[in-house]
Amino acid sequence: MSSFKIATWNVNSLRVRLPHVLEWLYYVKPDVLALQETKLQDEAFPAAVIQEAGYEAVFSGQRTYNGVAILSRKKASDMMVELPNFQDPQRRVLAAMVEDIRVLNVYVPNGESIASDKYQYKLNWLKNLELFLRDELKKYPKLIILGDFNIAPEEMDVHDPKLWDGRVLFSEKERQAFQDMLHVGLADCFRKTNPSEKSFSWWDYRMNAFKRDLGLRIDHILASSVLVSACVKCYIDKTPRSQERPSDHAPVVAEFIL
DNA sequence: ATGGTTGCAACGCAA
Repeated sequence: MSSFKIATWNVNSLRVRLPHVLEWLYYVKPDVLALQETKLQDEAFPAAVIQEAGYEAVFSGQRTYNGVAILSRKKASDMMVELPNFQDPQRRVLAAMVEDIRVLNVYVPNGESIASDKYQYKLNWLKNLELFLRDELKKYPKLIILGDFNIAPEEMDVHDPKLWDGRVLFSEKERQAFQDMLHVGLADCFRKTNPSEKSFSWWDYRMNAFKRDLGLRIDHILASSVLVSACVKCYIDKTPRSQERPSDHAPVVAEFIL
């Protein structure tokens, strides 16, 4: 029996948030940390500094936008950076093996608004992710998909469901796409271990949203059935969000006894 | 309150 701790964090620029990440790794010591919105080209990724902190890194980045990375105590292998049959210059996917677990880090498109072309891109992207997940689950029964899904699954995941009704991040089609992913054979670790807790993982920078706790739960850790039953704890760590110059997202952590 | 804040990059775009 050993403990395995995995986390996801949209850092909104790893260049700006590197000190926050290093401090957080020091205190929380996860086995794996999946990052989104690194906003760094691969040549600029701070692999050496992260290695000094005791973590290996794999990454898929670009200038200005998007970018994903997986930090892990043990070196990751079998990396994939594209959804099959879906050409996309946006760096949003990073799958890798860490120990004997398939880790799939995603930065799902935001969608902007339901009238936007970006909303259609988001739905199409999610459909392709679901197809990829079906194949991945066949290959890897021990699978965790985590990241910024940009979807609040249920009313309980939104500070004001009436206000957010029909809006991007909480629209029917996005929520259905999220359920479709679960039906492939996954469960939401946070909801599984905290059936009625109203906690958020993202708060807008504006309007003092964090202080007023006007947030959404859009960052998730989903696990295959073998792993969900081994998940003993899942929580959102609000500490970094309350610090100076924070990301607008908080890290989400899941612990497994395997 | 159709605003507001942040990051990138150097103006407006994306979130």
